[in-house]
Amino acid sequence: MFFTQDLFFTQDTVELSCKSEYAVLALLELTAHFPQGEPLQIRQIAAQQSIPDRYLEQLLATLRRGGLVRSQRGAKGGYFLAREPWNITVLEALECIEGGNIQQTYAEDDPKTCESAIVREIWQEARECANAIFKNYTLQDLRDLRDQRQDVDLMYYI
Amino acid sequence: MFFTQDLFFTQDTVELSCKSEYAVLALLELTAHFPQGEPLQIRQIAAQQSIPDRYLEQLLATLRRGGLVRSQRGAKGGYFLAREPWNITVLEALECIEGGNIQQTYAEDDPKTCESAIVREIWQEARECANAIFKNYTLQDLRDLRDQRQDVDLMYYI
DNA sequence: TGCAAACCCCACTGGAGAACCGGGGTATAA
DNA sequence: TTATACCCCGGTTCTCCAGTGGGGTTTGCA
Repeated sequence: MFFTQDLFFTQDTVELSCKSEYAVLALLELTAHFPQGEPLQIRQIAAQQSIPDRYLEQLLATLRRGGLVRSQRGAKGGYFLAREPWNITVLEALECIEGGNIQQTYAEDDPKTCESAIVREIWQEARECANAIFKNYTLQDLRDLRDQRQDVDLMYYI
Repeated sequence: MFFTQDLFFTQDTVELSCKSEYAVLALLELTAHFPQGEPLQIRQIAAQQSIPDRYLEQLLATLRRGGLVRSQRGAKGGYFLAREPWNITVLEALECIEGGNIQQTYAEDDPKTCESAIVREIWQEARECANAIFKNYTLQDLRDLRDQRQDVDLMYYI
């Protein structure tokens, strides 16, 4: 068993749920397909990213209700991005997909003690810090990153 | 219904579980009591911070196994900090209390696609960012913050 | 020595959310 | 008209959180 130095800094407070990962991956597929202007079907996205299609369906519905994607029903239907991929941040995707239960967490009981208030401020600070990261990446950025990496892989391959 | 600008930036990816909050609050009580060198009982901590005592018991057991607190059994027993409060960071507390199920999340299936890998790197970046915040605060820092605020409250009161 | 205070350990419950699966309904292109 | 693909609703299994409860062990003290 070997542990590299990098791996020591592991998962803690910021966790990537399957849900969020699926959603962002789906959005990235739509980003790749965005220039064509044709709809992309759930099945195709699901196949490309190995996501259970019936589950992905729900996530896309959430993204649609959140105004991030548009859908077209009927035969030859599917999904588009609702906006340009350079105008959609990862943070927006997260707020949309994970935001269902904010209301409850939000209307949390107010801090009882002074210490409690301070602890929550620290968390707020950490939140804002993490969210700043997510806000800095647009779908287009991620797509570009992927394309770059693809090129590098190709170079090594050749 | 009014929403201030500040409140709009709400809970997302970094969430404060009850568990973690309780643990840090308990550690802060122990910090306040640290100079005396006497043990502090679960009941007292629970009363001060309005934490269910039977639940707090479990959290303190976890903190003990994680080496953050020491315990003394028997009558007149209780808990101490295992180290000086300026040598214990909030991050350590979190890793200890929330770290029970890292193994599974850790041994997560490796990313299937190139996109998946990129997404996880973004999350890793956000994690490191949030963790940096948590690492910057020691228990003593929080305690000092609290004392400062107490003073300010007193000033306004007088 | 006995007793009570306090920690220690294990197990259980209720509720919430994650990650699905399935069925039936509806719009739409060919 | 029909096949395609989205739409909506509900159920299932699993895990974790938050909290409760019972019984055991160590220890200070009378």
